[in-house]
Amino acid sequence: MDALTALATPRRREILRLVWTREAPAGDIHRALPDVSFAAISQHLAVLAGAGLVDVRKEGRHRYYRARPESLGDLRSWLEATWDDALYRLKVQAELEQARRGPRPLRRPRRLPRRGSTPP
Amino acid sequence: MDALTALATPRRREILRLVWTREAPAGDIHRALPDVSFAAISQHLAVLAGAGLVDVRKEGRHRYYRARPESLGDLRSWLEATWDDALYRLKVQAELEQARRGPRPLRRPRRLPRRGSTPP
DNA sequence: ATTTTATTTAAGTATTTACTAAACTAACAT
DNA sequence: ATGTTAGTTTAGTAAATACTTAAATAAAAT
Repeated sequence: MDALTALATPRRREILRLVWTREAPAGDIHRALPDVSFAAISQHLAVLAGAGLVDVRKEGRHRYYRARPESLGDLRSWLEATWDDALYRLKVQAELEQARRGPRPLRRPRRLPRRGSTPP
Repeated sequence: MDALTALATPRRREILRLVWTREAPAGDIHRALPDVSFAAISQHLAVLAGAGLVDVRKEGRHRYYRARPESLGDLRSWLEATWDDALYRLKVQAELEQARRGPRPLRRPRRLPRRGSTPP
């Protein structure tokens, strides 16, 4: 998910916020962030577009940018797919255990006395 | 939210995955990712810990790392607080509209070079 | 056609970051 | 004490990235 890379910098988060609820031409965005050059804004917008976080609409000599709110949904889906999926977790655990090069399960700090109970 | 910065690189996402369901000592993580030095793993873990994405537990000469799944919840909360809040949206729109009419300090290279002007 | 406006692209610099190797610390064992 | 193991920190480098100014493109106005 490339969106995470695009969202990594505060500047791009700020830009994305500015076009979150409605589209705006690049010039307005630039004027709202006066300490950065127009060129930089344009480059950031390109990154955001590349990550699917914004759409562009060309009209005359303006380019209107607008966030794609669904992309956040995609982000959430990715988070859940990566980390909430039971099969995935098992696979990851297997990787770790193999790295450990030991037949024994991962060490547990203190093992309560057990009798025939099934582990989770 | 610094978590976005920490999650920006695939390497750290991979590391976070490895400790998502259970804790693991840094050495195991290193062995599971054999193409990276131990030092690099340690540094990535420090970043993840700094962002609140993992916890550390010291035991003997081991350091056990474990993801903090709540931190993802925090991330989602942040996303929603930043982008789904109606008041916030209004504020952002106001900023943009003000930028639109009423040109604030425009940051373009000034023309009209004056004779005898002192450049920076 | 020339100029103006809106924006992108190019080229270069500076800062940041991901990495490595080596030095260091801390806990344990001998 | 010395050595070993687990991990971090430091110092340095190479690559990526954010930024700049300047030049290029493209539509509209003159």
